[in-house]
Amino acid sequence: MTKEALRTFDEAGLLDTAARLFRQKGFAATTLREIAQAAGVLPGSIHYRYPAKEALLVALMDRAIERAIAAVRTAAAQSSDPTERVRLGLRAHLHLLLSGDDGVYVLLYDWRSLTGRARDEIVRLRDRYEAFWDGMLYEAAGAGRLRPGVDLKLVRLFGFGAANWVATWYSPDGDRTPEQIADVFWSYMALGLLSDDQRAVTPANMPAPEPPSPPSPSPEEGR
Amino acid sequence: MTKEALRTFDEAGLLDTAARLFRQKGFAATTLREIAQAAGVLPGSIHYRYPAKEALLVALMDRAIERAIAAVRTAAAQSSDPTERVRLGLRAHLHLLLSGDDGVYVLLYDWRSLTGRARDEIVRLRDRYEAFWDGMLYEAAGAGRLRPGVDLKLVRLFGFGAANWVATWYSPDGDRTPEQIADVFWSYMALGLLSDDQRAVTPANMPAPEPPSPPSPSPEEGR
DNA sequence: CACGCTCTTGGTCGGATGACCAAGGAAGCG
DNA sequence: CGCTTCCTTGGTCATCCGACCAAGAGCGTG
Repeated sequence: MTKEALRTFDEAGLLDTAARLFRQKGFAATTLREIAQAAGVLPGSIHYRYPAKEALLVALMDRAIERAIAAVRTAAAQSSDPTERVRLGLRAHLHLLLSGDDGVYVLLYDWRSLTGRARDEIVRLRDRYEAFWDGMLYEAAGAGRLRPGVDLKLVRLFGFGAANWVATWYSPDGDRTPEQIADVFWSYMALGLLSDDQRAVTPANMPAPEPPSPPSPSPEEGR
Repeated sequence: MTKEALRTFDEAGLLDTAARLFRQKGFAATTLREIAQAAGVLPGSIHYRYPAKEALLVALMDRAIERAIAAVRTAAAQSSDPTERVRLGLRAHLHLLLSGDDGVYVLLYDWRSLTGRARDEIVRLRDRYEAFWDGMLYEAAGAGRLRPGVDLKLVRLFGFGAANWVATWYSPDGDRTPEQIADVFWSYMALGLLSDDQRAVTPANMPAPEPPSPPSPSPEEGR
């Protein structure tokens, strides 16, 4: 019996509970007493581990982003085809977001609640995740799979937007699984919505072709 | 001088201020005293008009959604071409979201803060906006502009996601205007990302073709 | 068994919050 | 000029929050 196994305190369960409540009501509207009661511990016990409420949020987001990176990396490793890797990564991202991990949702939608250095730290982690995606897209573009002139960073941002927004409308009772949603989105994004006879006649508003730029190591400007 | 003009109280300014603060810190983390001070009134004066903090949020969201509907309707009316109408609507939506109206942002990202009947009311208004978009997409599909088998509701949801997410990363200092972003998104969505020689060989994962269904009057399931 | 360490218990504390209100203008009307 | 209506003022009030802590329980170890 190791020392680790002796810890009766369910730290993961506490974070799960907190994530669920934060998702339901938002960070600011959730009290420590609520979390403690829902998790079956006393408020003081939370304070012993996390000196402030914000630390709880950071720990929860940290865990969520590590999970996301691991899940997408594992999924993408299933194939060596650049475009297929993107599709598999998208599936994994949506599966994690929609199938139970409230932490990912909180990470995406509640990070306004962070302040100062805590925010910086999470942003840094999130940038790592985004850089990982940029790398996959860059490979696909480099392999000639993508239309010339496509802005990879915008593609990633649009894709993240559409995918992350699914969490606001997805229902487990619906008639599509997260994976199906991912595949449909991927097919729309890959092939476009216009029918073949319309593709030629429509003014594309496509920006001038530019060679795909390598994923930039610099963080997003602004934000 | 009408009675209306005599009202010295700047109700619109109050809502603007509240929207700005809600956007910055979230609804729950913003206090009535903060809003009052930033708007240059006393807390009691807010209470006179809005019996509860939530009523302020509802009023603000109500105004935002009316603005959004009006802006998109006006923009789309500039053209009678179904696909062009969609593009113009997208431009208007993004312009409103990115160029100053914090209320739209709050509407999109802070509606978890609403409870009970207040939430129902906003959802009802939001459904109207979505139905308007569904109508435009239905027209485009009916005119044969869209690939057969495209699920219009999913297209709207994906589009909303990508567009609304822009608010989380857009910076006025960036090198693209909201309109340019809208056009790029539209071109990617319309034509797809894959290069022409890849379109045929890629497994599309496209769902079986189905006739475009008319926009359903029923509200979203779930949520 | 007794020591020592980790973690829990049950409570306190200052401060802030949303809601509320009695009293007092200020403007327009008759 | 006095009345009425509308709105502001300046404050109160009960409640609740996050943070904190002294005391002690639990438990493996020596």
